[in-house]
Amino acid sequence: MKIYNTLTAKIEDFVPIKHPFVGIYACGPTVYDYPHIGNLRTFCCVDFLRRILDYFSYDVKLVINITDVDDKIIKAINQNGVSLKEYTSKYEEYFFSSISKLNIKPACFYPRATEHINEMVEIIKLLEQKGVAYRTEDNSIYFSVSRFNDYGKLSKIDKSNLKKGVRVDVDQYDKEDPVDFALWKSYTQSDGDVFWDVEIGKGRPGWHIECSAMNRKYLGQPFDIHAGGIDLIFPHHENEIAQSECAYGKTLANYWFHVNHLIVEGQKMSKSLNNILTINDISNPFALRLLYLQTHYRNKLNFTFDGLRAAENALNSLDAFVKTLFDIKMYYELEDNFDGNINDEIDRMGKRFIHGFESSLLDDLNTPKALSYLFDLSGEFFVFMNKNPKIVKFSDVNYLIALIEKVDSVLGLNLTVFTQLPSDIQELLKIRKKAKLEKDYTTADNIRVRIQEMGYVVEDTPWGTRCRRK
RNA sequence: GGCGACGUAGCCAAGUGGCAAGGCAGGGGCCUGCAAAGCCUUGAUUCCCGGGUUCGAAUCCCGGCGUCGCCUCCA
Repeated sequence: MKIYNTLTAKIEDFVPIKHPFVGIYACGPTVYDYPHIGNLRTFCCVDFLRRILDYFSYDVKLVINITDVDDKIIKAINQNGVSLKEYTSKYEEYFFSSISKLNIKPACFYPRATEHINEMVEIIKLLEQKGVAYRTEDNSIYFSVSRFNDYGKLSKIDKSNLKKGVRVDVDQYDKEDPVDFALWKSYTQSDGDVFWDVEIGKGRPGWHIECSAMNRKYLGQPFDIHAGGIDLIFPHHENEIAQSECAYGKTLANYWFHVNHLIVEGQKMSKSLNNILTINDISNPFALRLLYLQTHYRNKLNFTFDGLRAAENALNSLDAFVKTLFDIKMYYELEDNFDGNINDEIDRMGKRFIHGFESSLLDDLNTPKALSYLFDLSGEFFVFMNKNPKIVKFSDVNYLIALIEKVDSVLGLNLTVFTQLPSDIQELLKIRKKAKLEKDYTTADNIRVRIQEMGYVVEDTPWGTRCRRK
């Protein structure tokens, strides 16, 4: 499998440290607000990565952290007069429900920052011992960037250029160097109840140290893949590397996987533009998932509602294709006719499809291309079937259904999962069937309209009438 | 100022040296009791512009133009 590595800026062969095990750490949400569809894109792309590795029989251990303490959270709880836990658990739940709507497979661990203070303290102590961390007058602890020679290797940022651009933060007045970053922030009155009184002092962790602590605890060092949004490359991931590699003298992670941004109608999502969209603004989360699949993860994705509608239509046509396969399967099941080898032409289609699909995924997760093979399969199948519908037999469709089920373990579109029709619709369909037999088309058409109004499509096919959700 | 990305049909989007994937939308036709779905057909002689390398370039090189990101919290 080939994968782009931000660290080397090249597409490389993926070789895990200990085959078939793969450790992945992805920077998760800061639970101070609702996750927007940009955040969700990153998690979805990490899900693609994970599912692809699963598909190719790797044994994946995925860790996604939850940042449940930081400046913004503290500010918010002060304003709202609630406890840290009360505040963050609400947004944590929202995060979990959002990713579940997008059919993102759960990670193996979701460690919380506040539950790993000891692990952070351990690293900070080591850094102090090694003399790469120092204390300021207020007893905060900073990492001295100048002591780490490899600083900038991930983001390709030159330390000397960096200094020019950096604005000095007023409350960090006594840092030795403006680019140094906080490992431990000493307690101030405004922190309220949010502090840990530990041997390095009373205070709270800096942002970067939590990830270093948690990925080390769950995956060891080095581990295979570190993932996250593209904007985390600098400074977050650069700083994580600095801390972890300085403390332990070992590489932090071998591969760095970064997902590009999602923009909305050509603009960055931001509060000032009032264009922040969450999962609740999306009528059909599976269409959003398909939209994510249709753009390569390293390219910007311009989200528009027209685009979402287009994805929804595409999803419908895939749905119609798979439904057709199931209709045919059911038809022969009712006839008790399971006979037949797989037709040569169908077999060729299937092989071409799987080969194209898999090789696209192996090429740096080319999900848009992989998907194109599924549409090709649908087209080829219909062409074949249109020549003579009844030439397609039970074993042909059964074979194709199995293939689609298999690739859907990566796509996660639930293409072969159907929910039963509501009983009132089933009842209407029965009445319509009778009306049709009696050539009472007025009644039949009226019922069709009624069912459509309930959000379903009614279609008459050579294998009987079918009804699916629109 | 420093670092970097992108510009492919009406829209979205693959392709990074050998005849321009796929999706959505539109036109015409077939099928259908009518529909829906599907099929057929139609659409970039050309990949922002100008040069260059090459037998051959959307793809490599140089120079423009344009859009955007990061360098500050950020997925």
